[in-house]
Amino acid sequence: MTSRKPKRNQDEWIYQEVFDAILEQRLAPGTKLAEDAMGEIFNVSRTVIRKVLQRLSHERVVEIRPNRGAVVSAPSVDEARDIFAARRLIEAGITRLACANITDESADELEELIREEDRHYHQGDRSGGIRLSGEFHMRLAEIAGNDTLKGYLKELVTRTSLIIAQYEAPGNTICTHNDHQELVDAIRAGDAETAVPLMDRHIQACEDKLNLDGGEAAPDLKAIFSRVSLERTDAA
Amino acid sequence: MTSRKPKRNQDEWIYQEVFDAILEQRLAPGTKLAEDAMGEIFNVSRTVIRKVLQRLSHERVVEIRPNRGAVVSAPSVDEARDIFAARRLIEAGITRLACANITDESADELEELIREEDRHYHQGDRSGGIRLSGEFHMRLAEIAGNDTLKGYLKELVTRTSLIIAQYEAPGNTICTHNDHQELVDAIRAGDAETAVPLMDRHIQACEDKLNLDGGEAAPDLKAIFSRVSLERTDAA
DNA sequence: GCACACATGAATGTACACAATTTTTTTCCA
DNA sequence: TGGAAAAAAATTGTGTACATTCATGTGTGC
Repeated sequence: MTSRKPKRNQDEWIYQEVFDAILEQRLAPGTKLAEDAMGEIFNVSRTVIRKVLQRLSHERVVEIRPNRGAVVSAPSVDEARDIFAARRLIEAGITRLACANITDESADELEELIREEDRHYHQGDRSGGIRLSGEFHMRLAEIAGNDTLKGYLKELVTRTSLIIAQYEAPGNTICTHNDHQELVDAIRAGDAETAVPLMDRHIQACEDKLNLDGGEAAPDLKAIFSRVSLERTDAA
Repeated sequence: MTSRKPKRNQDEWIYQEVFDAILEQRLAPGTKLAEDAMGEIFNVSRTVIRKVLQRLSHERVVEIRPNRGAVVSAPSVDEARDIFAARRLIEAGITRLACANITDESADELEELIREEDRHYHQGDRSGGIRLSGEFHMRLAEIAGNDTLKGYLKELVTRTSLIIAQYEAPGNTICTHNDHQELVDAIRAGDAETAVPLMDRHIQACEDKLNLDGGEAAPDLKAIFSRVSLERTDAA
């Protein structure tokens, strides 16, 4: 029952389905996205699937390897650090703009998002919590009013979700929710000099909770086994 | 004589051709890019052209209107301001990183780029000058070493070129070349506190030289005439 | 038994044909 | 003659067939 949507905006619909699945971590990094299989799932031809995959690839959410198909991106440690650095920079700018444009009304909406996020987390709905946390940051970008920066942030939020899926240290919740509340307080007051450092530290804290020093995700298999075989060769 | 490249990397080649043509302002904003025509020009099927157009569309360099084809993007005044604001933010970050990573060798390369840029401008090669100026900023991003920010800057540089094509005030050269030299001096010294404001003012100067207050590019025709007809209706 | 070469299968890359939509031209009526 | 409706042409959207490439499995020679 794939609920046949009207033929209009098929791509958009399929794109959203795949995008959400990745954002909510139902599709793990490295998962292969074969064109035939996806076409069968969504009842469209490979043509449409290819279009969706290319779009996701431009957003760096999936990786298309020539002649070898598409997989969900698996950011390396270096990429992860680049992404967090970019987020600190861009969210600092967004926060500054938001402080200039904030109204009581939009500040209230932000607080509503925070409450909803808490609700999901307390109900054990991790996926929903991650999504809502991202929506908080996106709403801030909307308040800032710069569409270009908003587009970049959307990409960064999604890729951050991929990074968390790969490098989350076991038994750690990632985002401290109090951060968001303090942030709104400062932004509501239009106090950029307080809000910007808060945002910077918030994202830094996110990064610090991850296990980015430990080891790579997939490629370390190769490294591990090559070392093992070397040791055995030495012993023999 | 379309110099048949090997079948490998056809997209990449065609993408570069179109991209360069837009960057060097040989394709004006608003120009229609029909699939059949482009396919004939490059001797490939529409399939390949569509792939290229979709990529350019995601980079906001062309706009794809559903069922109505692709045109070279024509940024509005609001978009233009957003893009300059984003550039100030991102290039500030890049400049700071470059100050930390600079070596004498890469600083020398930057100065070589400046000289080449000057050479082109003095020979009256405007297109080449614009391209070289963009390459200077891109090289800085490479030195900074953050691939994500580099990708964003590439987009912003191209879109800036589109903005200049639309809103350049007549008889004004856009980029002051001395700016670039002062910038390299500060970066070579690793002096971020000097370099970052220099970069910020450099981009601000670029924006200020444009005619962003005057009027929109194409749509104002519509607005003007609709107002005129209203007035005439009142008068009659 | 091991390494290299070859054959097979599955998946992606491209071209083309047809369907759906938009734009232009033609036609008809007031 | 002007304008609106309808027909025609042109353009984009989608499905499908075929070409090409890569990965895996098999066989042969040493």
